[in-house]
Amino acid sequence: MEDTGWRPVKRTRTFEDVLAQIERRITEDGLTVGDRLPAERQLAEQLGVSRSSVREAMRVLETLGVVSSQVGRGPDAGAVLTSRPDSALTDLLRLHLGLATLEMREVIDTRHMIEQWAAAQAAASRADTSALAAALAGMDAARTAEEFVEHDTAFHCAIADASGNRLIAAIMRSLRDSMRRYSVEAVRRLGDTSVLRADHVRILEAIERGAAGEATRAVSEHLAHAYPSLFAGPG
Amino acid sequence: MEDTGWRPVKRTRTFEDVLAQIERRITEDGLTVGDRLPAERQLAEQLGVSRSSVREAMRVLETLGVVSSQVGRGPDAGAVLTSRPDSALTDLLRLHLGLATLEMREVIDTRHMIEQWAAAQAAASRADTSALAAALAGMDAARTAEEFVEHDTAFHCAIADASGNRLIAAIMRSLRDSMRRYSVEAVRRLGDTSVLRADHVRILEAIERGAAGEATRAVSEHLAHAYPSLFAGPG
DNA sequence: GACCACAGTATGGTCAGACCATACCGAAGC
DNA sequence: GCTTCGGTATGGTCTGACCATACTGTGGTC
Repeated sequence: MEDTGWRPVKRTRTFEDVLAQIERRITEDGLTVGDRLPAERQLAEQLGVSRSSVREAMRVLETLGVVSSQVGRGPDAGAVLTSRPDSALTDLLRLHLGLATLEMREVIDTRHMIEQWAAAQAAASRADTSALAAALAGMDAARTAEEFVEHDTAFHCAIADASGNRLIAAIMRSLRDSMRRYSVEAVRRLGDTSVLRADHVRILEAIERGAAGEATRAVSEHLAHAYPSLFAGPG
Repeated sequence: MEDTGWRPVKRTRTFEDVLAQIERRITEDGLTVGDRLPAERQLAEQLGVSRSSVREAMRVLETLGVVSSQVGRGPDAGAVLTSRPDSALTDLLRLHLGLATLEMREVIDTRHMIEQWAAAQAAASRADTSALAAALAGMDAARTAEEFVEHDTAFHCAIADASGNRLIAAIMRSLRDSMRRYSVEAVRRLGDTSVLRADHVRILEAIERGAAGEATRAVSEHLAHAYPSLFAGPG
């Protein structure tokens, strides 16, 4: 069984070729968010492929949160370049959680890591904290666990936003989306949310004071309070 | 302009419906990696939709790294459930970097965060370090910057693997993929890689000793050595 | 001149049916 | 037992058609 030096020819499906050409146009022509791609029929003709292949490429781009298609006519119709990495990441996580390729534990650990980092960054850069305060007020006014989690999510995503890193913020948002149901259950089990409130205030104040280390610690302890089962367990 | 309580009906495209049904089957029937989905024609008939719609749904699932399609006949043909979140994340990052929605700085900061965390986890759990040692040997034998970066990537991904968190590991792999070209350039600019080697040895030893704090510090300083422009710059 | 109703049209969404290349399966022949 | 070769199920692609949508422009009305 000698190595002949031959390698299998990479099979390129038509829609992958279309994809590659669109991507090339994006990078080379410097297309940016808001720009429109040619209409499907037009693109198909220009590339010499069928409309089906163009459509399959569009589905991929849409899945990755790079384009958004609108029917009808006019300036807003057609395929427009967008930037929605959040929903793509959310879909990714949800499906892989469903496939049992990922476990909730891994998602929460990742969230823990991100949130500590983001809180420290936000504190260090003295970021704007008005969104945090608004979310805090929303939690105080919440009447159900779902509502509470809604504003809690806003609070924690605002921390990620405040870090100034859009990639981190997008990952954070999709992580929270994936664990929404889990979080609601955790809040219900907890019953009393006053401990969480105190934690939130502590985090907010640490960020406002610019105390990065304290912000990190506060986040860590907050997560231990919110998900005690994951931190106290034997494993 | 009063709120009538009416909300626009969410337009559901056929392929989205197909997608939802497939996802439901995955979660409810407990389908897992290696299981096969029905053939496209069969699925189309069962769902009462056209094959095009089924195919568009397949493209989405394939993009998200959940299924893999093989032509031909036999046990391996057709749409098989897989788990490749890495390539999906890589595509996501590459496209959004191309769209200038993300900057390399954000990618590298994210990598910095992940790697510190992963090194600490690996040290704390006394993870197996044989992959790290192998990558180190590979770097020593490398004759070009590309080869060096290849094994360097393997080294750093092995740290993420050693953390035991598959989500973190997948993110790490896609981050490295996205910055490959950037890394090669950085190594070329650096010229001498002996500093990097010393850093790697220090990281490896810290993990082997179970010294989490030292591992974190070692990673941090290593990144400062590898990308001096991002850490010394004026802001 | 301002406004409104309506036909025209470009867009994505969907469908049906055909053909191709691939790769396994199995029977026929050696 | 082995090889050969046709059968067949699979995804990949193409064509052409029709639908729903939503803007555009025209022409009429006041």
